[in-house]
Amino acid sequence: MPIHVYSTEKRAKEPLTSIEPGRIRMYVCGPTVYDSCHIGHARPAVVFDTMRRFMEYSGLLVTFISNITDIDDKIINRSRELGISWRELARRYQDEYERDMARLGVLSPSIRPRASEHIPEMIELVQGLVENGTAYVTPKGVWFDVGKFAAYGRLSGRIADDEHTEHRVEQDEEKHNQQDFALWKTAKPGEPFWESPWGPGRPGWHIECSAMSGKYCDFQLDIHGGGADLAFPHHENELAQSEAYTGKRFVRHWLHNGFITVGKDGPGDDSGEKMGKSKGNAFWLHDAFKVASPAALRLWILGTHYRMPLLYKPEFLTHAENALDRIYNCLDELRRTLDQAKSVQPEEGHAANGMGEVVEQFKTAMEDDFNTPQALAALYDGVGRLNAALKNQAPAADLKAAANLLYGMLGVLGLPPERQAAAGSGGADGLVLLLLRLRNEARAKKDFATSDRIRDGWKERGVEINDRGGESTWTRK
RNA sequence: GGCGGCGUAGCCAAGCGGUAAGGCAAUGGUUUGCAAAACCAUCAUUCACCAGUUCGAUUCUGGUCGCCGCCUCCA
Repeated sequence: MPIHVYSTEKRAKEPLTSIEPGRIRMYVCGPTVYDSCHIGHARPAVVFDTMRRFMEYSGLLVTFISNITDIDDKIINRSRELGISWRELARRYQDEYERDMARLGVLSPSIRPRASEHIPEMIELVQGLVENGTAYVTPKGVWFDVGKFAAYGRLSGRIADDEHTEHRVEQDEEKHNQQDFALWKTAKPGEPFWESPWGPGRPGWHIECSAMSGKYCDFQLDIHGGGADLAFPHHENELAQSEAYTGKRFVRHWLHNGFITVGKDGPGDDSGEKMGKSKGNAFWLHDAFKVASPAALRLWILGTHYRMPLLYKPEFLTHAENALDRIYNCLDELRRTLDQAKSVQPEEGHAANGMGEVVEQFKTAMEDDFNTPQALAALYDGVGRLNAALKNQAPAADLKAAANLLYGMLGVLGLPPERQAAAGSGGADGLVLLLLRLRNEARAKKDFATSDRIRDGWKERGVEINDRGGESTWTRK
């Protein structure tokens, strides 16, 4: 069964195809770096990263491009507020974004182009559109004429000349159609600018993604992703510009993720509204990391299909944390068992307890438009089977073969193979190990008062001690 | 006004024509010095509501109610 994806343009699932067999060229709109990220920004990063991981797991070669918008109105305004240059501001928040994403286990893109480093490509593209007649110049800049592109509205299903648009879109008597959008903006005094055939100015927002995907993928993408709010007008405009310029199909599959929402009256309320900085309901990622492990955040996001709305409530992170524990308890036990066994080669065994079937279910789920909730069900099934195999003292080689399959699934989901990495905390603590030894001496003498006191004491400090037969283990919670 | 989406157990969430996956929580049992973990078992006659199509609908069609998003920057 080939991978199927839901196309926003077709409003239906379709088989994933690519220009070049075995290779996927994928572009995902990245952030405008003018402030910190909230968990809403984490969703596209995590879900498209997971898609990429699964495609690579399936043997496809993926070129994953995700841009940084480092020049636009918001950045200019914010840098003025802070009294620093736009370059400095953009650099600061790009660094923060990259750190946050790395913590979430989001792989670095193959290419991470910055808008400000592709101005010549954008000018060339705009020039081409002016020359072929789909763009025109006014004192305010260069505009794309939507009336010259017959397929305008193909992606979003939106019809031009909507009377409601006129009240919302910036009015300008020199524009041919109210929906015409800026390709190039003439610089106002004091604004950053680049020289161009139309005088000093800067690019419009939509043109950058076209220019960069044009440069790195020859204006032909297999997958273009982003948040649902980008479908219109951003992606509709990108499509129009790119196809008007090349005459070739720009994108085969448009994929959009749903929003993270928050209760209107705070996290306790059930009727969610879209999270956003301007709504004042943003839950910043750097705050999220204080209350939840990166892996739990990731598991929570993947617990809902990427196109569905995702309501945020603090307790959901706790649920994810508990579910994660179930996975890592199994992995810990497995590691302990395998450490005691003589060196075994996974090839010597066949995956214990039908783990092979579990992986097939996992793949089937992922192939169906990246159905991560269903894939997770397969993963938990695998955990249960492995636990049973452990309990039944299955041969080490079989356990190892099964474990490798489980690790493969975890890798697709971007969940770390070890608890410590998932929690983002450090390794063994000498003090814990010392007290663990003293406690075991007490237990050997049946001095349970002392042993319980040590266990309770550590529990208060976030370290959980568990006895497994004669030995004891600890985990940081 | 136009376009689109959502409503499944206490909570989260898949399924989308053949009789309700999974997770969290809960309960009973096995195990344990006691716990924890693990294992076994229990946990929706029912999928917002009302009609219709069908041998059969949570899944398709029409309508009603409730919630949300896009149409302006937005993940």
